[in-house]
Amino acid sequence: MPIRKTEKYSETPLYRLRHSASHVMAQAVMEMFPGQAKITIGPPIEDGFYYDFDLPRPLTPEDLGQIESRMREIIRGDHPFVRRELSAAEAKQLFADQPYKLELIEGLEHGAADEDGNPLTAPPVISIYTSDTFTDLCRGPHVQRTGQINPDALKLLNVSGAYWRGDEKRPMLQRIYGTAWDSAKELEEYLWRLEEAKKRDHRKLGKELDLFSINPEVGPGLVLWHPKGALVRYLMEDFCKREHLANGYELVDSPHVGRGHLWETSGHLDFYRESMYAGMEMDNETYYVKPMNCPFHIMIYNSGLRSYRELPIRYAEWGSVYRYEKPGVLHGLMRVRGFTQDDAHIFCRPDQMPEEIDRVLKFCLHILRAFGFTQFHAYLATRPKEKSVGEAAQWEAATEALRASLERSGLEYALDEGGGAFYGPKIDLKIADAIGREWQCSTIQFDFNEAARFNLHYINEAGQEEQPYMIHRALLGSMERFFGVMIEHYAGAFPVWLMPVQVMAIPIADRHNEYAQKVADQLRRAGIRVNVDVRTERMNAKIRDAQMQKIPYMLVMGDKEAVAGAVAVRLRSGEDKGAMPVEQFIAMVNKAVDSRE
RNA sequence: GCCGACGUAGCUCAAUCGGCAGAGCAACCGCCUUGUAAGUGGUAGGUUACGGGUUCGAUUCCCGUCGUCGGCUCCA
Repeated sequence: MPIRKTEKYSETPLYRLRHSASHVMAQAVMEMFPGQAKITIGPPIEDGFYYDFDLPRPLTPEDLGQIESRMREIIRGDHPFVRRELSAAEAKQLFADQPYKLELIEGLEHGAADEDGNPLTAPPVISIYTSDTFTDLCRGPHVQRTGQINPDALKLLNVSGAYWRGDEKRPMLQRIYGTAWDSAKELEEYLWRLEEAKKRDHRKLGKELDLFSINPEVGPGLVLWHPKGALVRYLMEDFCKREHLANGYELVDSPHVGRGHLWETSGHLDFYRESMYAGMEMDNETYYVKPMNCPFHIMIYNSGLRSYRELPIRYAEWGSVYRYEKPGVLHGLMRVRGFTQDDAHIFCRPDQMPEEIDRVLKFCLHILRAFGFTQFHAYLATRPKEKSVGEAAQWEAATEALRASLERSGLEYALDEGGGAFYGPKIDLKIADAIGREWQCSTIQFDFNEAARFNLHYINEAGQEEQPYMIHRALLGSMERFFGVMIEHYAGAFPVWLMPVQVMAIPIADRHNEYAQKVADQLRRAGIRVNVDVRTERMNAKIRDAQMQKIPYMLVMGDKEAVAGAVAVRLRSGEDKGAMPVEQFIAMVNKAVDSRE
């Protein structure tokens, strides 16, 4: 997850503690490679800290253990952190054999940037902190003594590569991530959270629950939806499509490939080529697999002359797109090469724009809430400083429309200055999952580029051609990613209405199979998805398996139930609801489905 | 794409120094006929990712390719 440093955090004791821990770690690493380790920067981050080094050889997990042990020794030494301010010249002398530090000092000296590369506002003060044998160029603050770091609440987590200053053209450094807390208990809790996140990993659950797979023989980043996953997707899509139709959208469909001409007009071949799959030659023509759906929706719009009376036009499509993503960035369902967007394009008159934004935002929250998300963070991304198309007046109007709509919605939002697309401003929505992680799915974007390039227009009241505003929006974003988020949010235990198998009928002995089948048929007629476990296994084993499949209801059926025409209901929470008539159970399931709980 | 680690049965993982590739679960065939999280016996399952090299001999050592994982960069 991206780390957002808030001012608040940087003033907390925990921040000082972690910052200090990173210095102690740097000392331990320096000692491991005397005279050879080049230090760079080592800030606190959410839940911990890191430090980037340029080292003569790659670090191993064993090194981490050694560094951690040495850190504990340094901590026990209870060395004071001593701050000293000095001139740039003196600092350069002090760090003469530390090229990265020299570069930082240069930056400070010329007032260009601080240690994070951010522009400085105040005249720079160059300071160093010394603890034990280690001195680092550092703004602070730190704890007073190394002994204030709890050696039992400290752990080094992993090593990875990181570019110097985050620039892929600059040297690759080795980054050590660590975490530090006030107490061992907090460390335990943090490690538990990491474990919990691992248990929820959609890649792991996708395999265990047989939802999907990604097979290298098919191709990296290309998803195979297995029957259970495909059913969940179908249910999600079915719900969303109905809601779209009920909210003024029209469903459209478009091909997976189109002529090169189309992508030249749209500008994709200029701006987006390296993300597109290579063209295919046919009939002296190059066809491209679509990376976006917009040109097709535009062609539908342009298939006839539009009157101002027809607007707004809202075209929605579950459109599958393919984008070439670099091999290293692929990640389960979260970052793939082929995915289906719940895409829509809204064409409206300028005067309709505010209401359209309101509607989209409201509709978006409605959909996300239906899937069980309740916490959102909105970001308003404005015009990029360089490279953008469209008139200043358009940008202003569109950005203000987005802002006004956000204000009306009551959502808290942050400004993402210059974060808009080159073709228009946008609102991004991030959703928080059950364990507090944020995911970006929804996006609402203005597009001035394609409206102009495809010469979109409608005939206004005066009989003149006018260019409509075009809004591009995706609510779930992509079915793949959203499904991944859903898996992690619910840890695979989806709400009843989305569960591929809602009920597992569990006959106790073979002689109860017939009754179980009869009940199952009755449930199926009531629209409930039920399986019967007729294996010659013990009831306990059947319960365990159903439990591990996170099936919401287990119906245990033995002699008593068969005689009474009842089912003994066990919930996946472990709760035993006891025996009840089949009709009563059906009502119970229907209620859960209807309330989407 | 970059840095690092990894790739053994459907799944999870073993295999000492380079010396006949193994276990549990799942699958299949039986026995047991079961009351709220794994009953039991047996059978089958492998070009150790792929290609090359070193060696009498490679899962093991070396090189390359592909893929996966942790990050970085990117993410209209």
